[in-house]
Amino acid sequence: MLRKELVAASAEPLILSILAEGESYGYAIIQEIKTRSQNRMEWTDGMLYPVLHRLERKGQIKSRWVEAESGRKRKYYSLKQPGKKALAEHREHWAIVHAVLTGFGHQSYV
Amino acid sequence: MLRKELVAASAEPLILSILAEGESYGYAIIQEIKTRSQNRMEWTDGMLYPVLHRLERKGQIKSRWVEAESGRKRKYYSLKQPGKKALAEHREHWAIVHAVLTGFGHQSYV
DNA sequence: CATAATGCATAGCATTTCTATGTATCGCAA
DNA sequence: TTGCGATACATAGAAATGCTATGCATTATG
Repeated sequence: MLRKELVAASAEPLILSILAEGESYGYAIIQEIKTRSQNRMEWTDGMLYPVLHRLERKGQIKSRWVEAESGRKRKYYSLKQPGKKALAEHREHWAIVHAVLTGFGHQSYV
Repeated sequence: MLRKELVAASAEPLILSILAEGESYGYAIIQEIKTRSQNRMEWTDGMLYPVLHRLERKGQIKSRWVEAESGRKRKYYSLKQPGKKALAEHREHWAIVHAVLTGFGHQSYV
């Protein structure tokens, strides 16, 4: 399993990148993270929801309640424009750090 | 400048990767980070030393005092075997997150 | 001789993380 | 029909962490 500092640091960009592919809801996002990381990241719901709420408070994502055919209610989240921008910025920053860590810092990162 | 969660999460691997190229001391490490990141990461000494101490406490690096020709005393740090191992692990984990964030999680990360 | 740069160290405040807990519905098997 | 596991959202507050602010000391420079 991944180091927890990494999990924390990647939380927001990861959620944004999932929502960039279409709206989704809490439970499904947790499973998507597990799938994408090939079981190397495992989030609890208690870790996810606060991040979702924070992102919404910051205006990067928005939510709406949807009743599934099953009758169960789900809160679907989707990206807002500032969220797309934030995601792009996150990816750029990660690329820089990744380059510094792996490339020995002697090439251009652009 | 980079987001601070990222700076924090990359602290240990970054220091280890610098020391992997040879022993160094606090002040020089701070400058090396600045250089490598092309001024996009700027560490204060107050951020660095605690990390250095922590890494030493964990047995990943070791230190020795050296008197420079100038007469100034410097504490040189170098990698120990567990530190090399930790660095390799860090790099692996970063690669995974990087892949999940950029590659949409549909390819192999190995 | 004053200031900037070099050099190390740490207390403790501020912030953040995330565990533990609560609530509720649905599907299924015993 | 009842009990359990999976689904689904939410939050308080303990625990851990980051890093600013501060302290001290030496050397180079103007």
